[in-house]
Amino acid sequence: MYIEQSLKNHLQTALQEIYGMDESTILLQPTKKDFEGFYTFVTFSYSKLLRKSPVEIGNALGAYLAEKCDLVSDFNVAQGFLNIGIKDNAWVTALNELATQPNFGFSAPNGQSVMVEFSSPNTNKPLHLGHLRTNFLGDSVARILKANGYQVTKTCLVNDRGIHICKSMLAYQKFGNGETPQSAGMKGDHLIGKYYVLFDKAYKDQIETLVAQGANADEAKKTAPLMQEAQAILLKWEQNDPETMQLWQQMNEWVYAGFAETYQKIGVSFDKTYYESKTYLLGKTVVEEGLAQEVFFKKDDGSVWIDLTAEGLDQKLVLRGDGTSVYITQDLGTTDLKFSEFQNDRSIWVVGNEQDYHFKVLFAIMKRLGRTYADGCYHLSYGMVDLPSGKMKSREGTVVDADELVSEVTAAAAEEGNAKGKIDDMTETEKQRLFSMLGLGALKYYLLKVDPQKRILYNPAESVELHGHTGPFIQYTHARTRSVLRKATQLGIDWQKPAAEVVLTKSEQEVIFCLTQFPERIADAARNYSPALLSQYAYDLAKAYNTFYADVSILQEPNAAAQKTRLLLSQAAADTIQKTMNLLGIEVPERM
RNA sequence: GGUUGCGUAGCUCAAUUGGAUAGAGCACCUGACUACGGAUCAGGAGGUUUGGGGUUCGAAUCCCUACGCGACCA
Repeated sequence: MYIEQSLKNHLQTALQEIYGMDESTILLQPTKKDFEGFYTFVTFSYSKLLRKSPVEIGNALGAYLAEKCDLVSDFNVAQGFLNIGIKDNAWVTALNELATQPNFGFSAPNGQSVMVEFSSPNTNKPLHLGHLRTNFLGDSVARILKANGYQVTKTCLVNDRGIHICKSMLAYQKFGNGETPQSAGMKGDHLIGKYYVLFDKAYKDQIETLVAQGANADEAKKTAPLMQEAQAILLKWEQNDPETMQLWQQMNEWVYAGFAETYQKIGVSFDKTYYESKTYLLGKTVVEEGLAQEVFFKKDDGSVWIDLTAEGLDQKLVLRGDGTSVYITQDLGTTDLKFSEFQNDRSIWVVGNEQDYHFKVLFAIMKRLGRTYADGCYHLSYGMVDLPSGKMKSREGTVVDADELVSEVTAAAAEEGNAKGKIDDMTETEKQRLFSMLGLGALKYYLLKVDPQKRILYNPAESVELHGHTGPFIQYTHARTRSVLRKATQLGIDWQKPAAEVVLTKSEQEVIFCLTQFPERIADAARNYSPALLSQYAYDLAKAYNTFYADVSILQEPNAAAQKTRLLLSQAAADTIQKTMNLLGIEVPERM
């Protein structure tokens, strides 16, 4: 049994035996660094109930533990804090147990299934920094849920229809001259993005001209010929006009080829892809159903609404007066579709916090409509990625392109890696693979270490940083640890046998303590849908290991038992770092 | 106008969900067995947690209020 659980059990019975008190949940926290001990139990809250001073309670419980629990070495009480020390042999036993379980920290299948939707690209432009955040978050959350026993389906909903696509199409018709990704030497998604920007430029020129001629700005935006033409294309598209469809499909092909390359490069994949062009008409039957159930109501102009004031929301439009869909209409249909196709217990949308209101409304509607799955819906709302110069705007070209960024971080890793000269014997392919691993490690870690809910202020210099609180720091710790283990193997040392009784240093205790927390941290990350918690854990573990590494000698250690313990500890640390980083979607190298 | 999120060291982020003297990284100083991998380690300096009230044994965290920044709904 793991140490923490055992302490909790003992505290529970101690409260029962000493004070006749039933406490169902015992909370322990790590002891602050300035105090002796590893686990702390706070007694303030019991003071009133038991009519005893916090110190008195702490001392009584501490004495009980010291006597009855053979894991406990000693204790001390400061105010209402009972700090508990752990015996070395308990640490070593724990180490043996966790180091020999390949699945340590991971849960067995729990029979529950969950869908994670993320990425949501638009087919009129390449992926940018903002997309990277949802991709990394979604991918990582999927991995974390899987590690917690869920069966996971990763999905992507592609926004492949609408006026913005028509803008790219129109610009291509006008200015394209039959250009192709091959002829332009560009990735398909970048080529399409180029025409989207071209549209916007020409469109703005037209608006300016109109305004100069005396039109007001709002009017000009609607009447500009380019906008009218784009609208016309949208209409043709909806009517399945062959020529329009052909162009649309051709451009899609290019875009998807470009996306595929990017996804492949960043190590993200999906089990199922939905296309809005196929789902955008779906919601209308749901609207009819809602009207029949009188969950929705019709206004005089024929538009359909739902009144959600009882839920603290507003009245919300679900279908326009002319019978056309609004954004939420198709989401009603798509959500039904997802649950009917996969029968998931839960569904998670990894979408930016600008959509908070949208999802509150969506889930509230589903509940009103009596969808049994409604309670399993969750919007993982993440903060925007802002630039030092302000918001990213794709139309204005102030975006950080995903492909370029990946190249930059890889180049930064290559520069440093080559300068170190430790991998000179690697082949060019091996080096490229390594640099990509490190560059992506830096980038993914940079975006994942921040609480998903919070916005990120993107700092170009910090995103390619390889020192300090970064992915490569943790990757380095892993590589270094494996290096020691390789040498030990070469020397014929076998550390796989259970380590004998040894006296541990503080730094060794700290590493083992950190290792024992792994299962709880994985569970925590799943509960909070937060890869940031695991990022922090990986960093804490790497730091603790590095401190240990500098503190004691491993291969030079004369005492065989101590040496074996240190090697076993190193192996467990390397394994755990690897597992944690993999849950973040980050690979770790054997050498770097 | 309505709803809502945020504000922590110079900068970027933590703080075990109400616990001890608010912790890390970057940047800035000082050091590290002649390096089991220095992309590391040890140390220093840096704070009225936006301001002001309140709740209690105890507040960055909960409540009220002012200010600042952002998002969403017509």
